[in-house]
Amino acid sequence: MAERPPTILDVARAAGVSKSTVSNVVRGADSVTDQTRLAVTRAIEKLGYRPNAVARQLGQRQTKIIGVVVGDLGNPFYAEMAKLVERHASARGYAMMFSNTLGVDEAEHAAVEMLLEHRVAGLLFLSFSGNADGVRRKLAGRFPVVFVGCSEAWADSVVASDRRGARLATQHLIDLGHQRIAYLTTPGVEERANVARLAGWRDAVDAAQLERGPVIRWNPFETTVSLGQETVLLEELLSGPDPVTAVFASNDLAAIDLIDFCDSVERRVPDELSVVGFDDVVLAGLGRISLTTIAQQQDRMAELGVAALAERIEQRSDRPARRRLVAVDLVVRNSTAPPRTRRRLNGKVAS
Amino acid sequence: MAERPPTILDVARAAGVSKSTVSNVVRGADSVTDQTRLAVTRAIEKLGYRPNAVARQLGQRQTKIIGVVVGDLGNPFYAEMAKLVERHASARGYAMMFSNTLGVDEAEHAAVEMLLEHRVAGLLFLSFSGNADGVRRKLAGRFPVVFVGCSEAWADSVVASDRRGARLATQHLIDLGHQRIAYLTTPGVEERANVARLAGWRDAVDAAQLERGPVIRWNPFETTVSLGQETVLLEELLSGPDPVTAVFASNDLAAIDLIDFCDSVERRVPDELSVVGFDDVVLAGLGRISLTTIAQQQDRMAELGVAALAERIEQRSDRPARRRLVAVDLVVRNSTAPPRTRRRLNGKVAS
DNA sequence: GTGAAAGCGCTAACAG
DNA sequence: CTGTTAGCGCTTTCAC
Repeated sequence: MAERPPTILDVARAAGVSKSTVSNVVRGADSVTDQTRLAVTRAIEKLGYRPNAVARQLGQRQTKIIGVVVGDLGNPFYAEMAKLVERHASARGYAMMFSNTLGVDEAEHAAVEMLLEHRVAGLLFLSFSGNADGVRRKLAGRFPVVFVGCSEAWADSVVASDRRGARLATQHLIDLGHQRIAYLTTPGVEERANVARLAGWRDAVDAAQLERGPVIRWNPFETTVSLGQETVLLEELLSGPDPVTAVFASNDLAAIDLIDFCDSVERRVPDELSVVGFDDVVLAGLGRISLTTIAQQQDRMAELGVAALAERIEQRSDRPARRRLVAVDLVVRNSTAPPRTRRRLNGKVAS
Repeated sequence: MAERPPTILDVARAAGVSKSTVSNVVRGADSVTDQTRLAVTRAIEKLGYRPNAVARQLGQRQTKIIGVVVGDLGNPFYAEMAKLVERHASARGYAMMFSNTLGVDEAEHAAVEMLLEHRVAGLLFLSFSGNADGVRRKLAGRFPVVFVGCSEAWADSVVASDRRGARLATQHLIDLGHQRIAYLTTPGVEERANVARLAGWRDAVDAAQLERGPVIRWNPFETTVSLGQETVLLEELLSGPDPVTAVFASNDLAAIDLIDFCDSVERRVPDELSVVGFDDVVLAGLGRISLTTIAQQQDRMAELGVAALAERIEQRSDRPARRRLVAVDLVVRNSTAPPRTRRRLNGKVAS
C-alpha cells in the first residue's frame, strides 16, 4: 500500500512552477499572482497533495504542538480539563500531544522527555508530581511552560482560588451551625491544592473561633484513616461522644467516596453528616449525589492557560513567572444541612 | 533563552567521532565499541543532548505517533478508553496525538486531516461520526486505521459484543418477570452500537414471545421523547394504562439520566421501573447510582486495538479488515427488580 | 513575482 | 567498526 504521498516538488512539476512558489501558495504568502496561485491550487487538488508537517517543523526548527501532561485522564475533572485545553489550543492552531503519567514521578519524567524530543513548542501541566526537581531544572527559564490547576513558582500558572474556595466551603458549614468540622483528603489530590485548601479550612474555622476538627487522610479502599500518626476507624471518627458533624473534602471524588462510605454504614447525609467537596465535577450535579461543592471555572482556566503558554511560545519574553487566580463559586446542593436535624431541605438547587 | 539545542554534530565533535557513530549509539546499534560508546555517551551527558524526533521522523519518512480521534473526552467512558489506549500505545513506544471532535462531522474531518499532515503512523478511532464517507475514501485501504468501540467495514475494529450484551441485559429483565420492556437511546450514542444494541433487545424480546415495548429517543435536556414520528411526554410513557416497567438504555449515561428523571418525578427505581445500562462506567458502581449494566472490557479492547494498529503499521500487510468481538458481562446491581404486580389507575401515579 | 540554493538534524546505505 | 555521502520535504534568504 501507500506509494509515497506527493511532495511539494511533484506539485511544482505538475503546475510548471518552482518549489518555492508552491511553498508560497501553501503558506498563503501574498506575493503570488492569482494566476499562478490557481495553477498551483489545481495541481494540489489533482495530486491530492497534503503538506508534510514534519518537514515543515524541521525547516522552521519549531513545531505547532503543545505537550500536555496529565496525571489521570480517568478522573473526570482532568478529562474535562484536557478536553477544554484541546479546544482552546486547536482554536489557536496548535495540535496536542498527550501523556498520562498515572501520578508516577518516573513516568512524568519520561513523559516530559518524550515531549521534548518531539520538540513540542511548549508544555502544559494539568497535574504535577510534587517531587520533580529534575523536571524543574530541565525546564525552568528555558522553555515555555504553564501549569493549569496546579502550580510551581518557576513558571506561569493558572489556578483556582483554592484557599478562598476552601474558606467559602467551610464558612457555609459554619453558617449552617456546625461546630466540629473535619478536613478530609485522599491520595490523588494535587498536593499544592491540598495544602491551600487545608489552609482555607483552617482560616474559616479559626476565624469563627471554633475548635479545629480532625484532619483526616483516607484511602477510600480502606475503612481506617490516618490522623497525624494514629490510625483509627473512619466510622469511629464520625460517631463517638463528640462526633464530627460536617466534613470538607479536598475534592469531589473524595467527598463522593465519603458519601458512599456513609451510605454503607447507614450514616445519613446530610441529616447526620454534612459533606462538601471541591471541583464541581459533572457527577456532583447528579440528583442522586447532589453534592454541595466549590465550582472551578474550568473553561476559563483552560483558556487562560493556553493563552499564557501561547504568549510564552510566540513572544519568547523573559518576564517573570505569573500566577493567575481564577474565582470559584459555592454551589449548594443537598449534601449539607444544619447539624442533627430531622428536617431536610427538599428540592434541588439546580445551579 | 533557548540558544539552539545541541545536535548530533555537536556531540560528534565533542566525542571526536563522526555523526553516524553518534547516531549508532543513540539508536542502540550493536556495532559500536564499548570505548567509543562510552566517549559518545559522555559527550551526550555533558552537552545535554536530546535527539530530535522531528528530524528522525523526516529521515525515516515515518513517525512513531498514533493519532487518536475521540468524540467527547468529557464522557467518562471515552476518557477511560483514551487513557488505556495511551498506556498500551506508549508501552509499544508510540506517542499519541489527540483530537476531540465533539461529534461534529466537520471537526472530525479536520482532525483527520491535521493528523495526516503530521504523518501519524496510524489512526485509532474511539468514535466515528456515521456520515464520513469522505474520511473513508481518504483512508480505506491506504492507511493503517483501527476502530475501537465502534466500527466500519473498511478497517480493522475491536468492539464489544453489543448485540449479545443487549440480549443479556434484556434477558435479565425478562427473567425478573418484566413484560413490557422499552429500549431507550440518547444523542451521543455511537450509531452502530446503538443499532446493534437495539437488535439485541429485539432478539431477546422476540425470543421470549413478548410484545415489543416502545423504542424511545430522548434528549435528556427535555421532558419529551420521540417515538417513531410522534413526540410524547416521557412521563406518560412510563405510566398510563399499560406502562413500561423496565427500560434497557443504550448506554450508562442515558440510563443514569433516566434514573435522574425518574427521581425528579418520583417514580422509584427499581420498585416502579427497572433500568439497565451499557458500559459499566465508574459512575455506575457508586452506591447511590448502583446501576445494573453490561460491562465492557475496556482494557482488553484498548490492548487489542493498539495491537491491531501496530500490526498494520509495522507489517503493512494487506490482509482484509478484521473485526474482533470482545465479550461483555452482565453486572447486576440495584437498578433492577421484579415488576410490581398491582395495576395502576389511569393517570394516577401512586405515591 | 518567481526561482535557485543552502540548510534543518537525522537516517541509511555503502565504502574504507 | 567507523566515516562519507546522499537524501527526507519543506522553509528561507537572496538573486534575477
